[in-house]
Amino acid sequence: MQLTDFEKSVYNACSKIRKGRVSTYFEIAKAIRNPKASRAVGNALNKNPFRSVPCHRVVCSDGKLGGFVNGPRKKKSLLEQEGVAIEKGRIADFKNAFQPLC
DNA sequence: CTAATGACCATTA
DNA sequence: ATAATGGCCATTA
Repeated sequence: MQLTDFEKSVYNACSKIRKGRVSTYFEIAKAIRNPKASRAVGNALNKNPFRSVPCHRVVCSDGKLGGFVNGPRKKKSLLEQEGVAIEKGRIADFKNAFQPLC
């Protein structure tokens, strides 16, 4: 698995997201001390070698689901399954479900 | 080494 | 409100 420190940090931060909560790429980027690397965060999650990492709980800062919605189309189902309400392709209670990663 | 890609974000029209 | 533009980062070809 040859992962870089950046990726490890991304997965680590992503696994901190509790069930029924969502976070954003930007927040993860902030958590790993690279606030401008939100794009790289997305790339890291795209590789996502760990199934235990809840990458589906990560959404756009706008509250939309973001990528990988049209492909597997499971993201919405997964989030709803975990208790996150989705409304018209975006998080219903985004600020309520949003979990800052400190 | 340079160039291109991508699950993004913020600003501007 | 949506659409387009610029910028930023890490990985891959």
